[in-house]
Amino acid sequence: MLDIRFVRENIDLVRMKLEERGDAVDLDRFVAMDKTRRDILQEVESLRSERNTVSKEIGVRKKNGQDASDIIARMGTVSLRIKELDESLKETETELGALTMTIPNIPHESVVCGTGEEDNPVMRQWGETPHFAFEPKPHWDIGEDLNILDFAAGAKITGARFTLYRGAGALLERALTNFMLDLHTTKHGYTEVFTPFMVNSDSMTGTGQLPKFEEDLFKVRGTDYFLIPTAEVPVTNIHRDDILEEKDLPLFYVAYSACFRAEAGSYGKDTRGLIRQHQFNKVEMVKFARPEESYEELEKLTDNAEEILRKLGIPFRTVCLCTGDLGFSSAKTYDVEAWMPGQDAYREISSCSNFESFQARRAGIRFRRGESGKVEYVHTLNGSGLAVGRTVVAVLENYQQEDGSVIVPEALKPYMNGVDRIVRK
RNA sequence: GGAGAGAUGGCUGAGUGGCUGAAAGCGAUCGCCUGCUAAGCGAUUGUACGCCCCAAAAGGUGUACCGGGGGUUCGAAUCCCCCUCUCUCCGCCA
Repeated sequence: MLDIRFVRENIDLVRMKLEERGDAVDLDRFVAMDKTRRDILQEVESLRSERNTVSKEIGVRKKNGQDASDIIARMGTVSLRIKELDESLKETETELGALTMTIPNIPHESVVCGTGEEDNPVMRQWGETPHFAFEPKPHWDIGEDLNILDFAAGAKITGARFTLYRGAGALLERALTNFMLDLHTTKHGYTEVFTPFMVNSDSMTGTGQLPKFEEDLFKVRGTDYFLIPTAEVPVTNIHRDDILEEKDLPLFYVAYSACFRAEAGSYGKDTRGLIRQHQFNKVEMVKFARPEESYEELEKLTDNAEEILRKLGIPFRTVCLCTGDLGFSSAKTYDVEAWMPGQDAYREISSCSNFESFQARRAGIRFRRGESGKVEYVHTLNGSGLAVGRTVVAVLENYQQEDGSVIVPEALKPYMNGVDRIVRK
C-alpha cells in the first residue's frame, strides 16, 4: 500500500512510475474517491463535534432540572444525518481501500525499465559451470535412477506437483535445511523462528497476498485460514500493528517452513521435477530495518543467500528484476539463479526484495525514532535463503557423476550422517 | 466438544449512561534537589485520520479508538446482540 498523501501530492510521478511496471491503475478514480472521502469526513466530523457539545449541554440541563426537549429533538435530526454520512463514508472507504490495495509498489530509482525477464540486468556471476564428460541428466532422472525422488508416488498420494522423497533424498532435503538455518543463525545474525503454516486473512493482507492474489493460495475450508505460500507471511506479521524501538532495529529473522502454492496459471510450465511444486520447503530470511539502512540491508541479505551457494559450490548469477518483472509489493528485487546443468539453464533459487514501507503500511509495522519520538513505518525485506527443493535440484545436477551417483558437497557432509556419495540402493 | 470467568493506556488496575482519552499506582523521559547512590519534589508521557498554518518542522484545532462488528440513546468504556481471543474445569488427543 502506498502512502495516500504521497500519491495525492505526487500524482504524476506515481502515474509515471506505475506505467514503468506495465500495470494499468485507475489513479483518476483513486484521486476522486480520496477527495470524496475527505469531503464526507469533514461534514460528518463537524456534525459530531456539534453533537458532542450539545449533548453535554443536555446533560447539564437535565441535572439542573431544566427542559431540554428542543435540543434533544434537534440532535435527533443531527444523529440521523450522521448515520447517513457514516454509511456513505464507509462505502467510500471500502472502495478506496480496495482500490488502494490493488496499486503496486513504486520501483526504486535504481531499477531499470523493462518489460520482462529478458531485460533483467545480470549483477554478478559466481563459480565455474561444471564440464561433464557425459551428457548431464536432469534431476528428475537422477532422482528416479537413485530411487530418492518418487514423482509417481507423490502423484498417487496427492496429485500432480507433489513429490515423495525417499532415503538419501529425504536426508539431503533435511541436511540442506539445517545447513542453511545454522549458517544464517550462527554466522549472519538471524534469530530463528518457527511459525504456523496457516495464517488468517489479516496476515495475508498485511504482506500483500490478499486481496489481489487469492487464486494463488490454498484456503482451508470452513475457516478464515490460508496455507502459507512462504514464511515471509507469518514472520513479517510477527510485528503487525507493533511500534518497534529504533534501538532494536534492524531485526533479522530466519524461518524454515513448508510453502504451499496453488500455481494457478502455470499449467504446462515446469511440469517435470521439483522446480514447481504445490508444496515445497524453504528457509526464509526477513528483516525489519530503518528506511535509511534498508538498501544496504538488501545487499547483505542477498549476499547471505549467495553465501549458501558459494559454500555448496554451486555456480550462480544474480539478476536485478526490471520494472516489468518486479513483484507487486517490491520496490527492488534481486533474483539469485543457480546453474542447473541438467536443464542447461540458470533457475531462480532465491528472491531477495526490499518492500520499503509498502508492507509496513498495510500491516501497521512502525518504529519510534529515538530522538524525536516520532513514529515512522519500518522497511521490510525478505529473501529465500534458500528454496530447499530447488537446492536439492542444484546439488543433484551439479554433483552428478557418470555412474549415476551424486557426490555430497563438502559443506553438507556434517549434516549427512556419514553419507558422502549418494548411490542407488 | 461441554461448563464457567475474562479482554480498559508501556504494565498493574479503577470505572454500570453525560464533567472519562479515561482515576490511582508502577514504569519511562525531562528538570530541581543532593558528596555518590538511594530517596524526595515538579512537569511530561498513546495512536490514527481530517482541517488550519507552513518551504518543512513545530504548532493549533476537530473526530475516532477502552478485543472486533452491529444495535439502543440527544449522548455508550458503561446497556443489548453476534464474533474473536485468553484463562479455569471436564472430555478428547500427538
